[in-house]
Amino acid sequence: MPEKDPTTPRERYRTQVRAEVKEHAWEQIAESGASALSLNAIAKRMGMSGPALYRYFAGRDELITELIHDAYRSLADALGAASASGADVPGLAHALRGWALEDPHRYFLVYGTPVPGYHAPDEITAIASEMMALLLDAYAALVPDGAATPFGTHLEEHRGWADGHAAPPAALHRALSFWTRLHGVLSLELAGHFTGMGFDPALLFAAELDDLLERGGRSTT
Amino acid sequence: MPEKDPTTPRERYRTQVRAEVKEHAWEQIAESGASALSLNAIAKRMGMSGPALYRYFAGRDELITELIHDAYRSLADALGAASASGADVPGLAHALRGWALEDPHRYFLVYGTPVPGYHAPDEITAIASEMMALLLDAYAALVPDGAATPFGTHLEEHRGWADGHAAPPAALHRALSFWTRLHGVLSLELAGHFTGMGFDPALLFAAELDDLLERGGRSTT
DNA sequence: AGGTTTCGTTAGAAGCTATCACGGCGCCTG
DNA sequence: CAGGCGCCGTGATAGCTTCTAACGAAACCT
Repeated sequence: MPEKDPTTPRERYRTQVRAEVKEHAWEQIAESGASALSLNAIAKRMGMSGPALYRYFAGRDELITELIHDAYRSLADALGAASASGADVPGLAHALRGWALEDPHRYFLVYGTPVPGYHAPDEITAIASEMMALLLDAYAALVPDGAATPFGTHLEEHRGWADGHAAPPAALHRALSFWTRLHGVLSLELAGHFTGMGFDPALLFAAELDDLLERGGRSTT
Repeated sequence: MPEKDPTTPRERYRTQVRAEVKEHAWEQIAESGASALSLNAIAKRMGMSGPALYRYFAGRDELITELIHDAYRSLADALGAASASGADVPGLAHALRGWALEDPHRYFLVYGTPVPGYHAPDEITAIASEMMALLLDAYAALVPDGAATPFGTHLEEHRGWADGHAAPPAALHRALSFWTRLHGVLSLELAGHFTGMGFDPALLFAAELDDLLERGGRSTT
């Protein structure tokens, strides 16, 4: 017999339905993208009629916001798992690319074209800085101390986003480059801008990663 | 008195209306993004009723496709103008950033989240390779011959996208890095992922550009 | 067992894309 | 210059969407 559960049956049912809605939402996004996500279609696929879903989500916007949150959480978990099993900088890069290729639409939910009115809630910026902390950890273990670049000194005066992390400015700079460069390659690859060009995007990604390492990680001699 | 014009009055009227529709579309995109673009709203703003626009555009998709085309054209022209007035690699980078900041939504129309079913027509890939040619020109004038990177040799076997350009493989590699890295910074900046972090995105862009140059352009001693 | 809360329904308003049939104006030609 | 062909804009209509409102029924808690 089940242990005493502080959650009422109604609550459990509610969260279960919400999860099922999200599941259908992800399927629909995977086939047609987030812009084509339809509450009506989800409801019909679940065997109930349109407005029923408004008992569970305030509207389309709230559902999408929650999907974005879950996507962020999923990415942070993927990077966290890699980091926990001892991944270094290239390990994190590999985890990032794996996560991106696993579901391109999910990647674009996080890093794609922003919705005009949307402003990220604190919960999401917290996840973002959680990922940044992972990256800074990996770079702090790698960077010697770093010749101060002009941008590095600028960062030293604006390191609030590092959230008290003790990484040297050179590591901050490297982490930012890691982020922007790999996003650059991944974004263009997933958006299909490389299709028809013939070369292997994986090799371009690897080349960018090599460049990132050659430049920032010469301390582990 | 006007010179003899091979275009009939009807044709002129037609192209004029089409241009006006696009103008309103750009305004609407600038305030609410491309996903919120509404033929109906445009028609009303122009003082005519909904279905009238279907005389000028087959549908919403055709209008958006044409806006994307115009955006590509605009970017290629911006880069072309810079190139024509003697801009080198950093000059092209500056032109790119200027164009991007001028209208972020237009940037995302080109490089943002792709629409699921959409496949770029030949006309657009032609513009893309036109821009790539500009970039390759600038790099060919800069790169010595380049120590062959592994990815460089891979590119040598898959250089179809360079469209017969005589640039050495190192230049191809550098041009690709230019593209992906600057897109990485710009994309994250325009999407607002740097807001609240405190540092100046322009300096990060400049730092990435410096890195791009330091590595690829040491021939101009 | 009764009362309250929550669920799912149908109905409806407002918006959108897109198609159709119709009337009228404008352009080109005879 | 007048006739006729063709294009333009309209209203009506179908079908889709989000989202609100009111109602009945079911399930939960006391």
